Amino acid sequence: MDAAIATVNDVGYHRASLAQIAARAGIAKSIISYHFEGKEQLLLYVIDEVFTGVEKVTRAAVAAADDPAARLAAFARGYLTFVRDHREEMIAAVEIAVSHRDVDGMPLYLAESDEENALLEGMVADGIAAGQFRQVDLTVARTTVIHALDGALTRSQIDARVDLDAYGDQLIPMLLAALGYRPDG
Amino acid sequence: MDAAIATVNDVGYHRASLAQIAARAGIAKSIISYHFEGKEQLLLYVIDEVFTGVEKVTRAAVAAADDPAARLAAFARGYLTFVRDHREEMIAAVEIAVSHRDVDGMPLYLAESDEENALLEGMVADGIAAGQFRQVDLTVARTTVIHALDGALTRSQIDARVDLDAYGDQLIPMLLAALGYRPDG
DNA sequence: CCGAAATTAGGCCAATCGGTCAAAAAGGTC
DNA sequence: GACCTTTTTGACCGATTGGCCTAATTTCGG
Repeated sequence: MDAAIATVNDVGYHRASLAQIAARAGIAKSIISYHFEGKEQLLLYVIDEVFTGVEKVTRAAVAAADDPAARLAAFARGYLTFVRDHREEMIAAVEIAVSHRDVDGMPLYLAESDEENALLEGMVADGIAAGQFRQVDLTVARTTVIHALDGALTRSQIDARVDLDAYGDQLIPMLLAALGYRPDG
Repeated sequence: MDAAIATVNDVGYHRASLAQIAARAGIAKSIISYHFEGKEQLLLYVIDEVFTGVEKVTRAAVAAADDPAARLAAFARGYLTFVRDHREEMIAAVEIAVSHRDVDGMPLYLAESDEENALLEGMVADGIAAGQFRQVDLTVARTTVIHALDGALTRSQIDARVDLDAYGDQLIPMLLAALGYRPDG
């Protein structure tokens, strides 16, 4: 699996062949077929592991905060922390999610996570109800937050030296401001 | 080229073979090799055309606005208008940019456009100097704006019925607020 | 109307793909 | 050490890839 992640990050999804992955791992490629149902399952398993991890971290961070704005900030911070600590895995997972197509040609990244959407929209809706946020469109707000965080990952991908903590220090106030944040309105 | 765009959007970049594209266009695949240097050049040409188009539209919109905040808003509006009017092309171009790798395995979308970066950072910097924006990090601001706009494209990709004008009505104030916008401060 | 040039068609190629298979190797248990 | 299961191997498969080549066709200036 480490070899799969490294290979995907090195040559991209569609050139990450069983032969390449096996060569990098120093094994015969039939081993992959033996332990996994196939190349697809292997890469989907990578996605599953990584996204489960980021979900766990963000959910825990959100749960520890006590008002909507703090929860949103915690979500963003948790996400960025996870990217900082699991950079390669995240890059590979996103690459797979973006490149993988099911039999109908449907990309995986368009199949949004209902749980994540609900979590984010819930925070925004709660913030609006509590008077912390402006009356923003929930879908636009959620999409923008996620894509803004994805921007941090892309930055980190372009330049591995990027300080994601400092990035968060800049981004999180921007996100709160975007939602019209006023403390305890 | 229309067939290439349609094929990429239908089955994705790495399954958009010469055979598929030719079949969709109703021609022999050798025609593609005759008129283009190869499959790569064809798809890169698609990217070039589309991104040149969006750059033209956004630059014109920006030039017509007269203060930094208005320019940023015009940039976003121009981008969203282009997406609205050239949805398929934009989706295909982004798919290609994300999926294409050069010989070193370097993804195309990581090779940022210096002109676009300079344009965006210039607007933000001018806005800060004019007192319209808060003292935000230029790189974070630029990255966030672009990714927020990309979020609109993704939304449109998930649901073609999304009203991108209305999306802009929601998103643009959010972006300005994220930058700490105060009119003519 | 013709001949050269441009274009199209379709067969063909080596390379690579994901995956299978029989057999060898390794591991574990009496 | 014998025996059985699990794991690993490398050869091999049909399918598909991007691209090449030759021949047929179309286009078009003179």
